[in-house]
Amino acid sequence: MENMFTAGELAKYQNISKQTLIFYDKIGLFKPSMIDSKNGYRYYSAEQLDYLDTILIMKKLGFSLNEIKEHMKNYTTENSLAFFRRQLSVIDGKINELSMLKNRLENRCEQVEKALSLKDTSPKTEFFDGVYIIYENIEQPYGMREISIAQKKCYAQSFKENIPIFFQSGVSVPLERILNERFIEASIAFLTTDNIKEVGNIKKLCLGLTACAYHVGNYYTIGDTYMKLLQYCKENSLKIISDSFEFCINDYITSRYEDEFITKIMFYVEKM
Amino acid sequence: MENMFTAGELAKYQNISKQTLIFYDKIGLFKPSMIDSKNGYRYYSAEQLDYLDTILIMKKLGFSLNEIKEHMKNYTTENSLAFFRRQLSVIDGKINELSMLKNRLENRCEQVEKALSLKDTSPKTEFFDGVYIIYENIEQPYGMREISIAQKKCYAQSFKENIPIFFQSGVSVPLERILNERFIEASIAFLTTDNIKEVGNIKKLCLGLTACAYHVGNYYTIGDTYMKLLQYCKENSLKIISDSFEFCINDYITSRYEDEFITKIMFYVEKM
DNA sequence: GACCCTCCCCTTAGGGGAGGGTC
DNA sequence: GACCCTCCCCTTAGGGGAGGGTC
Repeated sequence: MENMFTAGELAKYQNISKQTLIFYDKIGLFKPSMIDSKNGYRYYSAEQLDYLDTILIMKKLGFSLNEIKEHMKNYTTENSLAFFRRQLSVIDGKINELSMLKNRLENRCEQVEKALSLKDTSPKTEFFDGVYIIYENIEQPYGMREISIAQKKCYAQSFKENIPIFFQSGVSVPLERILNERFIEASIAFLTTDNIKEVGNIKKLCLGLTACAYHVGNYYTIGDTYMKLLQYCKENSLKIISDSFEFCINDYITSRYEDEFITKIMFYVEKM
Repeated sequence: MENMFTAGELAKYQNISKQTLIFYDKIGLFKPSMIDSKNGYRYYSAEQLDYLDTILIMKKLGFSLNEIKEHMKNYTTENSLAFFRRQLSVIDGKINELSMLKNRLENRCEQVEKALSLKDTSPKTEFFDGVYIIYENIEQPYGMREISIAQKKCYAQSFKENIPIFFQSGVSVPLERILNERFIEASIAFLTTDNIKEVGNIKKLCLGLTACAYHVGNYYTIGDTYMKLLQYCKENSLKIISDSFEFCINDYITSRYEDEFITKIMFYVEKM
């Protein structure tokens, strides 16, 4: 047994567990050069070390055991290069995905922080910077269920077409319905998105002067806040020139308590 | 059953599979609001949609089902924020790891490409740019087994201390042994690393004038190439002023065929 | 005919034993 | 006493059926 390693010894040298060696043996990835037929002990030779090294390095480089096994059946300098290059683009893809995720999470965190620090929820005028949205029409009877379905379509599209969204949703309610106190019968559901081209059902909510207010709590009572906002516009001689736009500032994604929900309501206005 | 969705309907709206809903039911993450006791059919209400949405968005944000389940037992705006912030640093860690991996793979690819395009393997002089190495002494009797063990220690340390290595290994053989034709009795094993501080067993191989040659094929015949290099130095009045340094340019990591292996041999020299 | 249900087996890369023999 | 072996169960997030009942 000179120059031979037992499973335990080899595991110690390579900083892996004995289980790993037993497992590699079982799946035929790396077999001991000799097995004692009397007691089943595994013995590995020094010449096998390079092969095991290669396996472990491949693993560090992000390959699966199956890929490694296939590749190592007959690997040459040339096909190793192709193998590595392919892995490089896989890694690039993963980095991109994670960066996008990071972006979304950061955006959401900022939004939530903004919500937490929101003190004054009463109506005011504000110059709106504009934002791109991906939207879907809501079908009759314009209930919660239809809103939900339209929203889902936005999500589905954004994932299919890789449109960078931030999980901030919103709706638009026609002014006429608001004035008739049909506050929750939205006509359009949307998701805000990163700046991209206006195309198909992606468009920009323009910059401009707006009157806005924040509704805190259950969505079904949003009419109260609308009434305040309409009153504010009247008192300040502001002419409403658009449908309303509602943005979820804080919603069921970050809290299970409705009294923590915050919805921003916004109209484009003109000074009379 | 008005306003209720069957498992299949809900799955279609949410772009998930029916299996997923059945699975979420089983693990208690998301249960139907009603189950028909006669036939076991699952029925979901419209009000449940938000909850499912939240789960699916959390999943997109990179949380595990267990994390989601725990978190959603009682989530508020405040603890959601903390939850998200924690996830952000997890994502940062992953991006860092992948970037490091990418770096290593790219480095290796460049090396292999260099090896493939190598035409002239004969001795020449070269101005060496210097490189940082992490090294370990090789123990007696300086055989392959001892080299391997020293190398393993380098790997182990680099992983433990997060030292950026590129899976390029090498050894140093004392000049005196070379002159005595003990070509493969190396005294030091090392890994090249990214520029970092010289500390402990990390040092820099300085820049300077060198004589070098490439050995192609089995390592045990490296003496042939050494002889050529010594001859070259003699003919060109170059005085060897260091031990030899060998770098694996192409090795068992990228090829299983020894005749594809390439080892670069290098001595620091002075013009006489 | 299309849809629903409950099993049940399968996937990755091992980890963690239990129970029993061996250097 | 320390080391080795062979089972065997467990983990993530479902996918893919088979076999049988239901709108």
